[in-house]
Amino acid sequence: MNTPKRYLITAALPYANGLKHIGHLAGAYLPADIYVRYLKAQKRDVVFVCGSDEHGTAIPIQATKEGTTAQAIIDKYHPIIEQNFKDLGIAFDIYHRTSDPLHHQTASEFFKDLEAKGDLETKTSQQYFDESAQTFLADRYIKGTCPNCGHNEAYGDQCEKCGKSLSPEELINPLSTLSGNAPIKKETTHWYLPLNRHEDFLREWILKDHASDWRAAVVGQCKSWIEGGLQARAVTRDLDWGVKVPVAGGEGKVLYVWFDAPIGYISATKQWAINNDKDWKPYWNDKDTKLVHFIGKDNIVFHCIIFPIMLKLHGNILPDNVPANEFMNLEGDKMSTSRGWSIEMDDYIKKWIKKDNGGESLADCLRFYLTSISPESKDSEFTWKGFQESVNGELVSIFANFVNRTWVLMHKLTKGKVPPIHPDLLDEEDNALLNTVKETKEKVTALLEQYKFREAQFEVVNLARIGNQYMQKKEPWIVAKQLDTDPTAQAKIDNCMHGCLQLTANLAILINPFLPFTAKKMCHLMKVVDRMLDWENAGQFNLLKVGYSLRPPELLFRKIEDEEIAAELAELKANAEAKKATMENNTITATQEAPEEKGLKPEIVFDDFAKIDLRVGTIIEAKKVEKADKLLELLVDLGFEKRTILSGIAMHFNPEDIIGKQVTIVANLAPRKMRGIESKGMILMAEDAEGKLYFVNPSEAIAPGSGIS
RNA sequence: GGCGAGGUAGCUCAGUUGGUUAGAGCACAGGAUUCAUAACCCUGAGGUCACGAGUUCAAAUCUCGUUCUCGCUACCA
Repeated sequence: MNTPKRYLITAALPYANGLKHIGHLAGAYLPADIYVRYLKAQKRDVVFVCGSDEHGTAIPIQATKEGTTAQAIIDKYHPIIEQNFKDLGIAFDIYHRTSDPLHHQTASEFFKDLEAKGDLETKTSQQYFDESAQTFLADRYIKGTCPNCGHNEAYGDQCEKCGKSLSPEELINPLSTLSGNAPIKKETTHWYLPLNRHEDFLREWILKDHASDWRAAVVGQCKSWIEGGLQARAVTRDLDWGVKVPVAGGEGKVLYVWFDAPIGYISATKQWAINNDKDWKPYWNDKDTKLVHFIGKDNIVFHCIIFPIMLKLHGNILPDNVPANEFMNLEGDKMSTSRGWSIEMDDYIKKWIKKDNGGESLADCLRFYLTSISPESKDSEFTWKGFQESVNGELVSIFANFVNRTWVLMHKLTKGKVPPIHPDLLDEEDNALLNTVKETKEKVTALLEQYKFREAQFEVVNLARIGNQYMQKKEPWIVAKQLDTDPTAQAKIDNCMHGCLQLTANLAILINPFLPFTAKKMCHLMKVVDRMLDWENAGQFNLLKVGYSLRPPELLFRKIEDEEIAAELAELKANAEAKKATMENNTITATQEAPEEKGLKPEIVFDDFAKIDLRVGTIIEAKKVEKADKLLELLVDLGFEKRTILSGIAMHFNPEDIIGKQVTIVANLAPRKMRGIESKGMILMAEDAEGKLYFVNPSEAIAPGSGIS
């Protein structure tokens, strides 16, 4: 494999609507940072970009809710998130933001370029519109009852209570969050990116070229999308928060956030180039650049399908790999900020790092544990007990303990100096140690190149373990007792301590990408400059000069106490309880307010009503629609004809139980195909507070086809 | 419902193209030791590789079916 000329590494842009938790950290930022630190130690030309994603509908919505502005929200969270990353040692070369004019300009030009080349399509469709506010409603501007869990505050794109993703059409009693009124449907025109045009390219590029070097889950997810038939995807939205659509007809529209956000990687690179007096273009245009996106699995489709298509159309390079991580759960449940079941980076920093008994070493403790359970091939689980065991049992007992006993012995037995080597007394153990160091370097290097961070870190710790074994075999503290009787005793001690010291220097180099604060502290102990940490120095046994005096011992980490763990667990549970109580309160309030708030749809005139042809019908056949959970296919007798009507009531009724029932039919509703079957009409149903459905029918059976008015 | 990923020791995970007795760390048990943050070191126990069938001289690995977990996605005119 030949070495790329330069690297561009991206980590998913965090959404600037709140704090980010350690699941995010473990998913994208930490592995990206490890990779970048490794590349930089290799002296490669690398730029590490990230920044806040500040557009989309969630942010203005939140602003309305909190009685503030969208700008205020992003101005609040952007610096906090940026600082959180710094405190945890995530060393971006640039942490930009998509609200920056440079980004607006970049995204704008990107869109114009694609538009001019004819790579986009326009389409007109019906969307919810708020008449009183005179504006189209993006998904998140519509609220209603969740069809899944009955939560009253579900958004048009997702229910925050049960987590189910929704479309505005699914909501029961949709309401505009702007005016509280029921929205109407209105025509609007948007630009679309026709993904379907690029199917052949994607098949070739992902399913063939990257079938073996990308992670299985990533290729699998892409395959699923490609095989499922790619659709044109809307690039613009009716909204006023975001990058304005820069072409005629785009008034009142902005770029859809999924289109604008990844371009943020490019604008961030531009800003970095400006700050550092460099040229950004080769990083996005030169084939010799290796582009790697670090993301969580929820982002696969954007980074593997959509953004690459955009990049290809725009003439940029494509990602070389997209090492997406699975999810990290917490104490037996999914992490979720809204449910209070998460550990925010900000909280961890305040509680562990910025405390009297904390400090930077506690940042490395978190980095260490997160990497050791990194969800590289399947979902993993963070537990506080696991955190404690990992830190105390491996980081402290194996790694730090080796360094500490080396330092203590060196001060006791070799006067605090690097002792000389006595070649005539070197034995197999000494040679084996040197070989192991070289082997470990090779292993760690190979693993890092393959994005296997968990295993790579394990190998480094294992090297420290081997150091402990080496010392145990040599027993310099025993040899020290024979100084009077054995004339070679001091030489034996010298050789052992020399080996342990050189091993420590190697450990510092190898652990540096994972635990940068620790590596730095080790340099301090060894009285060497950071340059010693260059990767090329690993595998060498002359890093510390003979006769050089080193600093007194100093502990690299402190242990994590049982009480601290218990306190965290208690707090986590209390947090979740509190959030749950708030949620339930909201639900109750919403239900109570319902009569006034969502009572009636806007008034209509008689003529509107008269357009609807209501008829009595009798169900004569009913069966479940295959491959659909909710649909029943009904044959309804309307007297003058028999019709096929589909109804989404399969969860409520058995087909055999409803045959013979009389129902009310909207007989002149435009036909609609669902699951390949055409439905000609609609059956009216009443729904009670629990969501139970009832047929609406005449009090006594009457002739099918009778009109209702 | 469709698709994708996963189910291996109490826990967290490895297992390359099917090939002796299925590995590692933690936790556990026993031993040894004291330079070290009661740390280290040695030894040990612990598995019907989710379940069922099939292909094969040989299956954790390949095929089919079942089941559970996670993710994406479809259906409520």
